[in-house]
Amino acid sequence: MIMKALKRGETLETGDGRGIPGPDVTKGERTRVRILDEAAALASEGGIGAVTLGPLADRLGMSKSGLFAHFKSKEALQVEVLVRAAERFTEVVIEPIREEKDKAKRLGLFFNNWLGWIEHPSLGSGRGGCPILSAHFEFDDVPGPVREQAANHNAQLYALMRRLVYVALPQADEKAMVAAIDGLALSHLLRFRLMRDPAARKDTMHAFEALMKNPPLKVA
Amino acid sequence: MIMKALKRGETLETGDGRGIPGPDVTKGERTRVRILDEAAALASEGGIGAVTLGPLADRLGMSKSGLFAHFKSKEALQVEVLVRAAERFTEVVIEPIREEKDKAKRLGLFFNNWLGWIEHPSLGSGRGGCPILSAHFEFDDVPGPVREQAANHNAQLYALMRRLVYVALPQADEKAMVAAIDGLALSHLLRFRLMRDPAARKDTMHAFEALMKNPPLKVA
DNA sequence: TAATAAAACGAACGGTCGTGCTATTAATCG
DNA sequence: CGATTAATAGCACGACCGTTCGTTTTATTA
Repeated sequence: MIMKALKRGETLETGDGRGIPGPDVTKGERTRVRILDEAAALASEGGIGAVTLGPLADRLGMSKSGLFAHFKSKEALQVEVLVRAAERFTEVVIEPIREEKDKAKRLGLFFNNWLGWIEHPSLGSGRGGCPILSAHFEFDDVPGPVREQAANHNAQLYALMRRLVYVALPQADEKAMVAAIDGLALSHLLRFRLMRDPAARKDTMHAFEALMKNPPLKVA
Repeated sequence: MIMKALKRGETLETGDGRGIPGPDVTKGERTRVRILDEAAALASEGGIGAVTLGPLADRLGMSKSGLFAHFKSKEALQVEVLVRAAERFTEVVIEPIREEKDKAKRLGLFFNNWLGWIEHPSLGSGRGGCPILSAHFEFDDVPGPVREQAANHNAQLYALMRRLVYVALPQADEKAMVAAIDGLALSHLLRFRLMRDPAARKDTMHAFEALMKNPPLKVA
């Protein structure tokens, strides 16, 4: 397999959305990504609040100070972890639905991908839950840049969902519908992770299908 | 107003569910309740993880060690905070619905009370959100007694909701219905607290009414 | 390869955390 | 009241936190 040499700053797209940094990317850039991925895995298990420098450095086999030098503060690191997780979310949950040519079917596909992400977020070695949703509840009342980033990501997600709803069910009230769908995803997270209910997915899908069949309608 | 003297261990029911400890209750018992209430207020603002001995002692105007002496460990304190919050939840959200004699209407009443609690949980001086739901997402992947307590409380809540659903809509699939209702409450929390959407309640109620009109049905 | 810049390290800092002790004060009861 | 017990304070500890700094190692480039 012949490939042209990568110049600095280029990345080899691998299709899984992760990308392999080219050899001429500065070393700092490479470890920076390593740090963010491992931090996301950590956040996946114990929430953003669990992203702490000591344990993170241990996992990466490097020193606290060496790690810290990549970021201006711990808060900045936490924000970047959320950004990175949001990128992965886009790649795993959102991007793939564009392959469905029947646009009306995209909403169902999106919801399905989302449930998959909630059950198994593709974040490094983490076997835990989605750090984005955790952050939403962890920081919903804590002012600061983390809260802003969380709210910002959620706003984008809501906007996307409203568009998907409008295309799939033009007669439905978009905002009420988004509330219902978002809610089903959140409740699924609880029943799957906290309650460990083996029937969680079945129940979620049953409710979702009923919702699609009889959505809240626009008010006249 | 004449009242009989309270014996030790008795509490004067005030109707607001809080109760005034009788004068013969040991002082330790009284401050213990004070601690739990203030801790719940703290948890309300920054999650259970924010219930930390130093700041809590400051708020109460007492020493860290004096406070700590009331509990075997910080973890035990956190669990008791959740228990206390769950008690208040029962008093504020669940108990009042028994006054509705038309049992079919109780589900709607419950949901309404729940939204009120989510917007303004009656927990001491805290102006933040519901510490129970925060704990669900904060500890859904963190093993330990806090997680167990959270899961336990949620299980009871789900059981109650299933019963309410069965009475109100016998033809509905209880578990799917619970998923949808639970989800609407969770999503409401996000739209109300994180997004600060002034229309949150309207959208939530719209979706809820559509759900009541066309619930997911039992499978044959 | 030598010169230069980037990255990682090790040690230390002030601070806060949870948790033991011992002494002291306050509540309770005979 | 005085005697006894419960409640609180004061203090110290070891661990970990985020952060800084000066040094050393490793990449990069000329």
